[in-house]
Amino acid sequence: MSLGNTHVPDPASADCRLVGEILSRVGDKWTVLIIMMLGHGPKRFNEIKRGINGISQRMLTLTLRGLERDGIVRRTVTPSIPPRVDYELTDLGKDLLIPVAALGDWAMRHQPCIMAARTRFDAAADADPPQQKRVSSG
Amino acid sequence: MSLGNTHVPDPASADCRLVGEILSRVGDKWTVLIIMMLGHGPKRFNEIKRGINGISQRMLTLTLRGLERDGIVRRTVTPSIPPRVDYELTDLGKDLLIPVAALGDWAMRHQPCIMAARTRFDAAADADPPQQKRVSSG
DNA sequence: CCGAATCCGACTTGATACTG
DNA sequence: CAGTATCAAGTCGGATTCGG
Repeated sequence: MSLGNTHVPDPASADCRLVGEILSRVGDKWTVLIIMMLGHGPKRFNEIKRGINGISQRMLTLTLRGLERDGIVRRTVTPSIPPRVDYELTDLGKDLLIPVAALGDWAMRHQPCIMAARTRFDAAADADPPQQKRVSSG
Repeated sequence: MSLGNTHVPDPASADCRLVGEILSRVGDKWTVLIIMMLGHGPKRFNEIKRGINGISQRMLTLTLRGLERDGIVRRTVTPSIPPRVDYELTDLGKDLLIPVAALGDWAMRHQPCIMAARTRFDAAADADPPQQKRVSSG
């Protein structure tokens, strides 16, 4: 796939690829919600699940494991009956909370702006069809 | 979904849902790369494509359209032959560049840390299998 | 040179049932 | 309560092909 190019003219692509990797985790549908929820302190599995409520056990487990793997969250098992597992942010996770919160703040502040842009774009797309988009407009 | 809870202890879930929407766009594999590339000034279609080089026409077009729809980038068509289309960040896009750059900076700084955490996790998972993971260990 | 539409494969996601 | 395994569907993504 990458063969055929003998010169690699874009080293930025190589470095930014790693950034994109991390960003993909952040951009995950549930990751940020979990991180934000854990920002208030350690929580149990079902506690997180109830807090987000739209997530399935599978997705929660998967995301949590990925986060744990990346050193963002810490999993603490209490061998009791019933078993108890707490999740909390590591120092890395708490640090991540800063730029993520900044981005979240941006998103929240510009959310209506983006909504308006979408509406505008949608209206323009409907009024300015580059080709035959409307099969019955004549 | 939110029915069943009479007290709604976490309105953040409802609001953060919107944030997650935006974050999904940011977390898109190509979005950030494009935004960063456009941060250096307006560029043509194939110019972006060559810069990223791992992206297909479809993905570039799709991402660009999504960004345009959200009011992040601006598409300028020059009706010449051959046709020329330039893409540039809007004010919103330039503003987005700030938190995104912060996150990118975080990712770049902690990338080795995350890599190490993954290695650690992987090693631990291999040494500490919670159940029968190895079907042929006897 | 820009871009849209199509076909098809791969990964991701989700509901369920089972285990400890 | 916490977590896993399985099955089916949806979406994403890439290569190709055609039009302006």
